[in-house]
Amino acid sequence: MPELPEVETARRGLVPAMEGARIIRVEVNRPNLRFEFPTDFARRLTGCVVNAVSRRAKYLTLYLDCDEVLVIHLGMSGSFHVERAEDHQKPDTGRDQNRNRLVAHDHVIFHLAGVNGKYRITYNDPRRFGFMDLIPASLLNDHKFFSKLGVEPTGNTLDGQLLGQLFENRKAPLKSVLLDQKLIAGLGNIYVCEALWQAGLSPMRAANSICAKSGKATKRSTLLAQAVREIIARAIEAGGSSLNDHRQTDGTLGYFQHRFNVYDREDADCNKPECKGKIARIVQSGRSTYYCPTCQT
DNA sequence: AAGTGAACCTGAAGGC
DNA sequence: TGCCTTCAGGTTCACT
Repeated sequence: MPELPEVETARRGLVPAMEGARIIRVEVNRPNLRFEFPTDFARRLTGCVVNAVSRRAKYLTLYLDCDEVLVIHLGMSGSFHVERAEDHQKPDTGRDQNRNRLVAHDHVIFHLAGVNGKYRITYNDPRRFGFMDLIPASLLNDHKFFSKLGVEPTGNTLDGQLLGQLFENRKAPLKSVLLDQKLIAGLGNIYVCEALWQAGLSPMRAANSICAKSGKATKRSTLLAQAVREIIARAIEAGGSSLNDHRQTDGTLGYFQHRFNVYDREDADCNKPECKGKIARIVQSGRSTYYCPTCQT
């Protein structure tokens, strides 16, 4: 589920329930996710006010008034469900009555109270590749999770010149290099495939083949940087993708998947006007790549 | 150093 | 119906 746009969508769903609210109680239903929960996790959170719900790459960073930051990664299958505490005391009105009781893989439940009312926020994660940690705010940027992260693909920072510089010494295929969080932080398998399609670049092409020796932007590096920024921006605007089970925090589905041009479209016709190609699937570094062999060169 | 593949874990989907 | 295999949005570790 979660690449950067899905994490950003989750963040936006958490803001109204969490920002400025106090954590009243935390239920932790197992000793670990991908990693063990930090020592006294629930106790350290209880009583804290959430000052800000932020995001860096695919990490959610919840700044608490105790000067610690609750860091959350959604892994492959993590998601949040937000509901007003009042709602689940009245089963008749609940849109999702199953949530009134514990369902499988509801690993952490946060209870908060703020000016907007009381909320129950459930973290569900079947595969348990996600994790949570508490890190002092002053140490956050130097922490191993964050110190090596590359540039955000949002905003205008990522342009053709920067992309060219990042890829200068990389001979690996564009597909794998775009997934390297140390260079660009937040891209995942879906949006890399989509961006390469939009830029008309083959996923097998060596990353440094789109660079100029001068270090300046090339036509290809500019196209790719633009494509990455646009795909991410559009996906955020659409509320993320919904493969199988991704839901926004209010339970509705994101709809960016209706706009996939290559991902999960093996054998389908290429959507590029005047291209007669069919989408192919190959495996690169153990992951599926979807692309059009006809128009991506 | 850079690059690749396996591992972590569960569930869904497809083949027989 | 059930059993088996394959695959999935991410990251890290071990190896060449």
